[in-house]
Amino acid sequence: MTGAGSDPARWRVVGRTADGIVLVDLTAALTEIGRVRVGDDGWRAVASNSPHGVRWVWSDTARWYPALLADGVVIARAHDLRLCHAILRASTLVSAPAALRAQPAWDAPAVNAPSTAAPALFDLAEGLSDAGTSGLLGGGTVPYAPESIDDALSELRRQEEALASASDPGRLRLLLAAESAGALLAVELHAAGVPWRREVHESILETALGTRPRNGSPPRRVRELADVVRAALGDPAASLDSQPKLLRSLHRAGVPARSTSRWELAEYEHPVIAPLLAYKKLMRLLTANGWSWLDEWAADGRFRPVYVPGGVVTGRWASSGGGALQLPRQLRPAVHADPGWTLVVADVAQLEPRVLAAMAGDTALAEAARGHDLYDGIVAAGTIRTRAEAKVAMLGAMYGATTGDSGRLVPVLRRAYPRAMGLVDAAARTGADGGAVTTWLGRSSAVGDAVWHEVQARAGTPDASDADRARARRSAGDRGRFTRNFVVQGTAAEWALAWLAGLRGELAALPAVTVKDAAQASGPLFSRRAHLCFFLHDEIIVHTPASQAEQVAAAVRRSADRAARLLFGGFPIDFPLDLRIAEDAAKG
DNA sequence: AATACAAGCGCG
DNA sequence: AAAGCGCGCTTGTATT
Repeated sequence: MTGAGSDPARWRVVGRTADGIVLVDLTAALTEIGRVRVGDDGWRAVASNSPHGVRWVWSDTARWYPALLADGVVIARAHDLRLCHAILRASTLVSAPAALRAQPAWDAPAVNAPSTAAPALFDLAEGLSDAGTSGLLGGGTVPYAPESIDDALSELRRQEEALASASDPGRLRLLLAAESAGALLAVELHAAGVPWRREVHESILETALGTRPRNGSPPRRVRELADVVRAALGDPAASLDSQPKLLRSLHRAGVPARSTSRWELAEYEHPVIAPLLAYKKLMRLLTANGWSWLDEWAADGRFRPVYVPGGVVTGRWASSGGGALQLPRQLRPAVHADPGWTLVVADVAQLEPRVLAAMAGDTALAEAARGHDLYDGIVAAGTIRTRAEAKVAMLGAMYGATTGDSGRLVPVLRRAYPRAMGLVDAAARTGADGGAVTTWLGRSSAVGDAVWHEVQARAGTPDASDADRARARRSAGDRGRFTRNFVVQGTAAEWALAWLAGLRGELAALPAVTVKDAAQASGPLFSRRAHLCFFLHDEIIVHTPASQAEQVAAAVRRSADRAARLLFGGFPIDFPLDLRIAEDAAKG
């Protein structure tokens, strides 16, 4: 920890338990530090003493950490009870989960999650929905995880007991630590923000759309294209923004498209197609990432999406607000380092198939993955002729494709890499039977819910109709594709969390720089040292003083290697990075 | 008037 | 060429 409040002696310690847990009054500590108050009652946090230093145990990182961070307090290690509860209560590695499952109050969704969040589904399936989530189902107020220190302590005990019952507690402990580190980082990423150049964004918009209209009318290029499209349709009044109306106009003009999606329209030869596709592209840019987006999300020179750790059932992060997961490539040049600073942009090449090779212990696939490009490796091994085919085949294997080019090539992979393909095929069978599957470190999917089982049961009765049987087959297939992908996507998310957590620690150890290089827009906390500023599944951006770029790049690579060893020990699998040091995040 | 849903497209 | 996983967001339309 660093910062004014980092010395545990300055926090008001209110008690100690026999096993080294220190009870801390977080509210008092904040009052002591100054301005920020997160609440007026009760005890908020416990700190567990370990040989590695203090690990904060609290109900919900998203609930408590922003205020601390705003006060300059950086927490090094944490245990997020809400996130860890979600993992442990469902993990098939835990043999005694009953005590955790009897605590639905801890199933509260993330503070920033939308009110229709997934946990409601989970609770219904388990038959445990009650006061803790009923408000959620009714679209009412979003409940918080319990906040009293007594609640936190008893939940911590339950989680320790669940861990003690686990068949492989080491993996789960690693997952819980990584998940909690991710929760800290998510708050820090929001606070730091992605350095954003307004003038670059504006110039992209003006080049594509024309100058910003004053009154909310469409910009010039959009109007011009709309005129061209209407002329080609022979319909001066055609509505281009309503799917059903546009479809009817297309039919009248002799384009028998069934939908107005881009890939289908591209099939037809007609003068309206090219301008219409161009129009749709411009409208997308305008509505999703136009001037209003810029004003709302990046006005102060930083783009601050809200990250939601554990927001996806597989363990990936979700986001809420700003569309962090959809930052279009077109706008990447607007991601631009401050003066005197630079960006280190890195992503993992083919993370998911590499993870699959390691999980399955598939040395043939791991061999193809050695070096840089896994798909080239598959071609070099003589398995499949072209890189493009190798890619669609591998994606098809991990997503459950059954038709088209992709489905046709999957059997080829099955022969060449029986262990890797056997793992995803087995996961698909488990899912299609209604079962739960589990990632490498122990995050499990839900089992099929009551509705799902009902559909399957109906198809087996003597009076079942063809429609009943088709419905059951389809829902079994849907579930199989979900669990097939779950094990791979979820383990990839674990690898990424381990990468992030390690890198976060390494960056904290780098020396701060002199104030004249300060990145002003991030505020004092992130203005003097290298920090992560963006994360998206398998990609990171570090904003760093230019003088430390090489050190940061080395740390990024080292963290990736350490994540590989942490998860997969000595199994020979590479995780090569595409890494560049640049002023902006534009690709290539 | 408020809310739910589908279509479409952006990202991995 | 357009199937097969996971998301979030905007728009228009249907529902209440």
